[in-house]
Amino acid sequence: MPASVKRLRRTPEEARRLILDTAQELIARSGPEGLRLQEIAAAAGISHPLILHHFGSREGLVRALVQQAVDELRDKLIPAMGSAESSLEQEFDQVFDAYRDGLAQRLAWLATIDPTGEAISPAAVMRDIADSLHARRAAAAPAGDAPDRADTEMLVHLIAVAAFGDAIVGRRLWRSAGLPATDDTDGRFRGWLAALIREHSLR
Amino acid sequence: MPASVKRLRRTPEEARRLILDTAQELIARSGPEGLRLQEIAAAAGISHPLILHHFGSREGLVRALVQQAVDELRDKLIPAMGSAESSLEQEFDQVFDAYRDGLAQRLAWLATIDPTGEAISPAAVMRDIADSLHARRAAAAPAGDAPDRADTEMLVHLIAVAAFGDAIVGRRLWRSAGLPATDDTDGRFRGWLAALIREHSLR
DNA sequence: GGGGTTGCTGACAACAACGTCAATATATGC
DNA sequence: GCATATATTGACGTTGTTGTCAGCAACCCC
Repeated sequence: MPASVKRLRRTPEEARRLILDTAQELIARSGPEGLRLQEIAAAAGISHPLILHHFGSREGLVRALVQQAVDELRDKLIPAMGSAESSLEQEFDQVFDAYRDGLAQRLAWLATIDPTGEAISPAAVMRDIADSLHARRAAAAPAGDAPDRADTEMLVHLIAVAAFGDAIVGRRLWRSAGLPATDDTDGRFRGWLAALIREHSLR
Repeated sequence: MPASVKRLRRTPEEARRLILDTAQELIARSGPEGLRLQEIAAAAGISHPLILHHFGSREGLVRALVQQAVDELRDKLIPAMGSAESSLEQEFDQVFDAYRDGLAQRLAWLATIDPTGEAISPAAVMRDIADSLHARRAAAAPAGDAPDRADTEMLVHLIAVAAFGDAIVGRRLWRSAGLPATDDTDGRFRGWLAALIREHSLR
């Protein structure tokens, strides 16, 4: 009675997706420090040489992982900032939510792996977003009082770094400030920031 | 002719300091990924069991490392935010500079090691800073129009997360926005943010 | 200067991680 | 059906890293 082990055969795309998704879950949970091929394989229900087969090496997997993180950020941020009729508060929620599920952690990890930022950079995402927002601000502004382009760029930068920083150390800082680290506190900060921006935009 | 190897003998405090400083340099340069005892030992000119002797285990070293990062942040931030007569721009420079030399990277690393933030949290640093700033704002405000305490807390939080995020992904984002990743751009952002805050404070 | 304390080291042990390889199972094309 | 291609796996090799241990050397105290 040869056990004739059943073996699942995926398409290469399916396999890569399965491996990437599993790895991301592990990173979001316990950080990139303990990212071991065997651990990923066990969690995905496969053997670890399969990862090597599809990504060549551990480094190949890491590259794919950070590339996917960058793509994911772009795909979430552009629609979040681009919708013309949504309220500022709604957009903020989308931007801040974009970093959830460990995306900010993965990007921070990328930053430690590639400190100079030469290897992988998010294309011209920020420029696209600034373009979109600037067009909206120009359209909304009273005639003859178009906002400065540089002002919009600074604004986009502020939102991006604040949302990123908040995702990583926000909860810790709230505790350190003596405030509860809850969704409510997070939401109040977003609302406060939205008000600050609006107040600035309307000058 | 027994070689009679000269051997340097430090006080425990000196040895711990040497090890911690060396480890921090390596982290700032190549990230916490490659933090190996042998590597630290080689860079410090000691043998790797000495690290284990002073810190018990690798994990003990990591704990000391992140604890020192938190202490360092506190020691830099409190005087930066506390000085009563300095200008807002000067304070901003101090806050943003505080994250330099890899301090932000170390804190980000801490965040990935300890995602919940239960293990180590920066005491009540943020509360102290908020207290100090709130007192100044209240004194500077026109009589009968004292700023909201919650508003000050949000302000402190914004500055903290923005400076942190800027330290880690700022340069990358500037490139992505098509702007030069230079000190000048960094400085202009700080100035813009300071103006935004001032405009808000004076309402 | 003798003895004790302890910072310090070299060599070794144990283990885990990545990567290789031959073999196997499954799908596809003929 | 049969052959080919390749996704998949178990077993193994190699390398590197943490941790242990016995011994050495520097400083302190009497």
